[in-house]
Amino acid sequence: MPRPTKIAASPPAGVEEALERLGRRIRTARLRRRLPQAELAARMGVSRFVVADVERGKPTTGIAVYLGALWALGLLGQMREVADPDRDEEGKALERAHSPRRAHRRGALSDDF
Amino acid sequence: MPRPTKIAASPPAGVEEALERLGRRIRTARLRRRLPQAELAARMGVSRFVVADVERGKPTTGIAVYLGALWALGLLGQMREVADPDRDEEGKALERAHSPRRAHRRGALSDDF
DNA sequence: GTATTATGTTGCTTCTAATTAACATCGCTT
DNA sequence: AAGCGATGTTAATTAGAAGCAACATAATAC
Repeated sequence: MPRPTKIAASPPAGVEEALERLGRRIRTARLRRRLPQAELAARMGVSRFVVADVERGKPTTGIAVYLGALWALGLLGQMREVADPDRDEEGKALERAHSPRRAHRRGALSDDF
Repeated sequence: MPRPTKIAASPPAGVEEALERLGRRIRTARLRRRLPQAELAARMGVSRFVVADVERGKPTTGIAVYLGALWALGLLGQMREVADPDRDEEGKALERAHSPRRAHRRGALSDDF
């Protein structure tokens, strides 16, 4: 993602940690299946170097590459649970509080009942 | 991710679906919290246009941007479950079958006992 | 109804993700 | 211990991601 993007150049600790963990796990799954990087790459339609980047948790690599690796390993299903609105308790509470409309916010909204 | 990458240009159906779902969910979480795209973007250190891309599920956008959005919304925790080796039954089975080593594969491996 | 804010869209620029090729190194396998 | 395959590393190239500006449209607040 060209242009010095703060979040990619120096991600918050949580993001970096999540990335490295995801990369390690993809590598583990690949090794268990005895696939060379080059073969996984071929299935995804990318070069082997991109697979190596993914396994290192490179932040600037496109998300489709990461999801593609999960897909090629048969592990994409677990993405269904991420950010599920039904499980977002904080979000649900906020929605109940305000009117459930679009964004707007700004300064003092007067519905602070 | 510059250079025509097959997986990003025309992702497999499952990947595209997962991406659009993720984008929609990020949008939903943002609206519930009454944050404008520009404000979420500011917290992440990117421009508002990138947030719009994420909510549309753009495949070529860097993974750090997606994870950064989840992070800024307090939803990053759910990434812990993705590709968990303990839950990869297929991988575990394969590991038990072969020697649990590195990759190699190639043609006829002779350990077909 | 009017002002204000949010989001979408277009065009342009800048910087880099991903490719390829060549070589080094590390691990298996025999 | 020799050979082969997998992975790491470097360098050069190129097409595109992300930034920014300006304007249009849509939705909310007053």
